[in-house]
Amino acid sequence: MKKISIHWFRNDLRINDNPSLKFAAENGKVIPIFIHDTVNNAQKEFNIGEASAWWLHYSLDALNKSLDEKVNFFSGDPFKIIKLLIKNYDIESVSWNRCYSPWEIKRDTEIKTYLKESNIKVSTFNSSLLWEPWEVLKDDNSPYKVFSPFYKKGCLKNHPGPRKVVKKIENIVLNDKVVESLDIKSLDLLPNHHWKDKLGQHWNIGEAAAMDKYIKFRDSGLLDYKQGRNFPAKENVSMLSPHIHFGEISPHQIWFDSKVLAPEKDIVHFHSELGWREFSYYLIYHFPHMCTENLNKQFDKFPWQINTAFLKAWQQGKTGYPIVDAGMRELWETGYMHNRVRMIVASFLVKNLLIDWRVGLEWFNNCLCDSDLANNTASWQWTAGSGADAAPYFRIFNPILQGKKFDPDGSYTKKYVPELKHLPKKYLFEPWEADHTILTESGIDYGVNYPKPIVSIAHSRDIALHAFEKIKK
DNA sequence: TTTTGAGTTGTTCGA
DNA sequence: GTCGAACAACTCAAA
Repeated sequence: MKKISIHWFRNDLRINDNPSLKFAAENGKVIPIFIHDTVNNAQKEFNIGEASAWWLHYSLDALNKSLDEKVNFFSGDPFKIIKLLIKNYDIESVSWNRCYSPWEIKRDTEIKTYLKESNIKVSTFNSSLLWEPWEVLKDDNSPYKVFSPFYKKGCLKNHPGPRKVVKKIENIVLNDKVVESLDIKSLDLLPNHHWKDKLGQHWNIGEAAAMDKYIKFRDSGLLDYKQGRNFPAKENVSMLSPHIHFGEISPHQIWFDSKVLAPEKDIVHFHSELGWREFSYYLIYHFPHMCTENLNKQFDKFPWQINTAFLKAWQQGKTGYPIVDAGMRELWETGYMHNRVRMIVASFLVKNLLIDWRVGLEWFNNCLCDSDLANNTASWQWTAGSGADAAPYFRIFNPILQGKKFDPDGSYTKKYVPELKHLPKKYLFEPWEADHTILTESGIDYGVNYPKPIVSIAHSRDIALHAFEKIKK
């Protein structure tokens, strides 16, 4: 009888460059499984958001199709489900690619221990990080807290480099689906409102779509990445984040392939953006408490405001600051937001509305298709000033200047805030400067069909600066 | 061992 | 209009 191996799919929803799947395939018959974990991520910060769940549904569907509809789906506690499988089937080995969130590490370690004790071969592999977090340390063996030395010295200089992309799997023999498994629909991942129909217009999901998008980016957007990436109306960003999050494409496939063609400066910069993703994972690995708490304890004393009216205005894109509103509406419309605009809206929430970064993180987590605990945590803390290598507290984005500088012709802003599309460029980022006639001619009933600013930038900035000054003492 | 300079993404103020 | 300094405090790395 042929040996049976389980490959446990998690954030590696692809066939190519999948070390664990390859290992299982070379070991005998494969039972590929995916478990919607409804137990270990019960904390709301770690729960999969609605947009991500929507994406996951279709990503799993694409994966299942490419594996002859033989992926076994489960919902519940992975420990119990794996226990059940090794009891009911003659399983010789179980393998998976490593995950790095604190709750995933804890869960996987427990399962690994149990399997070893049960004399089942268990193997884990690297699939989603270019540098394992425990391999990059300072000379005194403590973790880096600053990006540049982490990346330049720790990763690029002192490390042999990322693993190579694994060779294509020649032949994979799939076991018939096990009777205990569910169909995808039973995982109940799709949100039950119409939002999902909207998201579907913007994305192609799955491994093949991810590769297509990468190739398109490599051959066009990457060619002026360093400059162009800052302008939300330009197509110079890869838009790969949700694909990478779910592992439809690996950073390794991207890292090695993108080393050709484009100008050196653009490739170096694009690689360093992958480096930032590594740094986020690195930080939550070494400082797991930062997923829920300020990394810098001084911020525990910060007087965050609870203001549901402000929060709602921010969420709905009705703050009265056009670039902020455009970003928040892009998020709601597409499940994505351009990186530059993410910084602007995050800075606005934290430093002008004085709302706790965790509240912003929760909204992002629910609305972003690419929501990722590591990136979300590290980036929000960076913006708030409470994180590692954080933005200095006095670095507060001005949404008027940012709009003028990075959306100079206003096309991004007008796309998502169409009620301002006839407003002359001069006033687009500060409608209050336009007189009544201009507003009327532009079809704006100011304060009615487009809101007046909910806070004064200058005043709220001063309040924030004073609050930051206070917590330092 | 100690010192020194540098460090993703910005804004404001005053010369 | 343009430009440099100031806006902190701390980590890291090189000298």
